[in-house]
Amino acid sequence: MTVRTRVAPSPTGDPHVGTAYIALFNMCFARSQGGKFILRIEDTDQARSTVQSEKAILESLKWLGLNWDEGPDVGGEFGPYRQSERTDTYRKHAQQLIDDGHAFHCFCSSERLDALRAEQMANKQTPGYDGHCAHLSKQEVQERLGRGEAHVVRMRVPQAGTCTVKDFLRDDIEIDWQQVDMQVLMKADGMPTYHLANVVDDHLMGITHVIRGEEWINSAPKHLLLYQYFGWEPPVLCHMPLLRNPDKSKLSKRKNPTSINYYQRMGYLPEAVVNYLGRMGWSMPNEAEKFSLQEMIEHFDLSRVSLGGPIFDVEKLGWLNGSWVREDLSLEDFAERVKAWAFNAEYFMQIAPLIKDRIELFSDIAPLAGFFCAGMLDITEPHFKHKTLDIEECKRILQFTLWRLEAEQEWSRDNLEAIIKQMSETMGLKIRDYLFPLFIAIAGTNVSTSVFDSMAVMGADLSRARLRHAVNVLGGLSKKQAKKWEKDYQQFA
RNA sequence: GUCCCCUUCGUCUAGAGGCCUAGGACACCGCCCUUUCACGGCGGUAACAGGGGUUCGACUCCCCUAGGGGACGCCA
Repeated sequence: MTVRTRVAPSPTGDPHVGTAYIALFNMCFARSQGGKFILRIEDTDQARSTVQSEKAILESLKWLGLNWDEGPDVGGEFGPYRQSERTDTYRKHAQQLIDDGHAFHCFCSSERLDALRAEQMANKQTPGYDGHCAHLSKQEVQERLGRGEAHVVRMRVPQAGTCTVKDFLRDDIEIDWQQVDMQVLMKADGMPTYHLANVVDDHLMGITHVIRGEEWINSAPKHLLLYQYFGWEPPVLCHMPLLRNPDKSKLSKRKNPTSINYYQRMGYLPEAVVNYLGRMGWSMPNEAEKFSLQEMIEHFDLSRVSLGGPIFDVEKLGWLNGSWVREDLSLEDFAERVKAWAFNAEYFMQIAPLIKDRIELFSDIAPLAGFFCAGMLDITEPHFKHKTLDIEECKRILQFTLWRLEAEQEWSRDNLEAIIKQMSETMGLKIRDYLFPLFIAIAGTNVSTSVFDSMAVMGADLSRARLRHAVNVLGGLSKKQAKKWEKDYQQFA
């Protein structure tokens, strides 16, 4: 038995707890069955997947203690899909589908597809490819290929009937073929899409079980159809519930800290985080709240997964973490862990140059640099009192900066400075004033080390969380305000 | 808009037709311990979405409604 987790690096490089959640269940299932657990990186999209973002997610999984038997870290093998031999494999399989009449070349421009989609939406139809290129003659296809016209490869889909998707946890799911689009399999850049790569890869690796998020249910017919076209045995599918925000929407970083880096930087124990994830949609047969990864594996039973999408409750995670600290760490372990967390040479050497020339006594360090080791700061509205800015303006600066930084990939001191300088200019504010609310949000006071340095040292996730916290301290955004500000923000973004 | 999935305390969950007067945990409230605050101990408030069936019996099975979520990309 072989299961795999496919991890998709996020465009900003934050390793998502949702990814760890799925990986955890795959690993527990594989280990409990004495099978193999394989980790794959999904990187057919060149924009989102860099060596850096791939490394980030692997390191986070390792931090959590999730280990794979085979995977992309072996031999430093990143970006497996971009290796030419792999791309070749996908191309060959796509060609086989074309030869067998299961796929076709499509020359439609993105303009045409956009127009088509817009028209279908206007007519309240389900958007989807209209089959324009499905019936081109062989000769015409050859001519256009010969001319080097840009093209993709699309799969053919039955016109009628239903597809039955068997799911490990649910009753059979029936989806009409009419609901299934003629999915692109090979992109114009010669890279496969997830759908093709996923099926070909899984088959070649002998994957027998696929445990993935519920958001894939609707794509399952495409995957099953590909297995059928190739004449391969499909794996057992198991769709896990999605982790949710407190408002029940799919867990997202705009509403929740979702990056594993955040939990690490905040000082959560990996044991507690894994334990908590294991409580999401799952329970031990004896209903224990606290259990180690090893215990989870020993007692793992995939059919004990409950289907309602669990809300990620930071409060309970905090309690669980506390009980791990109290009950499972000796005094020596505790000291060791704390040291490794923030008082290690690497972290402290980033802070040292920022504070050395600002202090007279070592005892000045705690008040000056304590915020580097803090979680959410204990700030209130009066902290934001300023000679020219009012509270609303402060909130606006914080929110706009947050939006801008949520989209930022390059988290370096200089880049942060450039971004924020530019934002202050665009908003017509003196940089000095613009920086004020940021100081309060990040350091809790404007008598502090440079915000750019501070944010660079603390990292993207904790910095963003502090900004978000500050906005909330100032009353948060009403729905109306959010809408208006978002519009304003778009204008100068 | 179309399709799909889901629905037990505020939250995470137990529950595989009678063991359910629906159990546990977080949070909340009260009391105890305590020089404070935590921790710990004890107790309390709080849920089967609604309506129809099936059955001697339904939280458990079926149907409908409602609510929530997801998918509809040359993203994954």
